[in-house]
Amino acid sequence: MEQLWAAPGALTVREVHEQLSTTRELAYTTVMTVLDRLAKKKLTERERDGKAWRYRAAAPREELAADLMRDALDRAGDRREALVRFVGQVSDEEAELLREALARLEERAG
Amino acid sequence: MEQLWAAPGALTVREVHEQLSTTRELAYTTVMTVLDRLAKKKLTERERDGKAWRYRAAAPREELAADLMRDALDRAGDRREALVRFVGQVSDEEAELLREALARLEERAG
DNA sequence: AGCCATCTACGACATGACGTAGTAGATCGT
DNA sequence: ACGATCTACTACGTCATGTCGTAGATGGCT
Repeated sequence: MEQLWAAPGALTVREVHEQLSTTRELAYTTVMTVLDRLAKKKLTERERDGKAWRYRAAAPREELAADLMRDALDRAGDRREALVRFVGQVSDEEAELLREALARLEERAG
Repeated sequence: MEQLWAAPGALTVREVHEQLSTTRELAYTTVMTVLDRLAKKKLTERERDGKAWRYRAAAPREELAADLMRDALDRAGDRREALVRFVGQVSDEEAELLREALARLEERAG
């Protein structure tokens, strides 16, 4: 479903459908329904373009991922423990990215 | 469903059911089914105790949360970007916990 | 003005997860 | 051997998701 986000920009149903047609057989209406449902869930925004709608991702993939991470953290009892376990799971490279992100945060927020 | 994990330890269906009965009306078989499904999903382990099964959480709540965070991160296109957004969302306190966790990781791993 | 292509809205169906529960049969103690 | 207890299996409603069709609105072209 979310692979529609691979191709960024504001696209019409037709355009998305054509994109996807190169790899999968999908009915035009299928794409429409999915896009429509995403819009209802506020995951996409849409604007008129003639008689058609033009869809745009409301937030980039990375923002969704961050939201999901937050949700997961919120459902952990002990945040400290959850965070410790989380950093214990990430790769060295990811840990480094995390440090950078935290450092940047500190700079900005003082 | 997961609130069964509030009460830790290795419990029988009956014990869990009695625990829950203090707050909610649930059929005995309901608790059983849930526990059984959790076991099938490897979220609980169980061992015989007479004719009954005794269930134990396979991993603490915090581990599950960490797993979910990992999953979310894996589904982000650009990890760096996702992590930046994630740390941008957490509270100051959580950011501090993250720093601590990373520091501890560094110590241990060199 | 009218027709045809295009697009949307809405409904429909399958599948799978989840919460809830009942029935049937195994098991254990007395 | 009988009753209480426990499990296994099945079932049903709901919700998300992936798939698609039909009917009706819309807009351009002649």
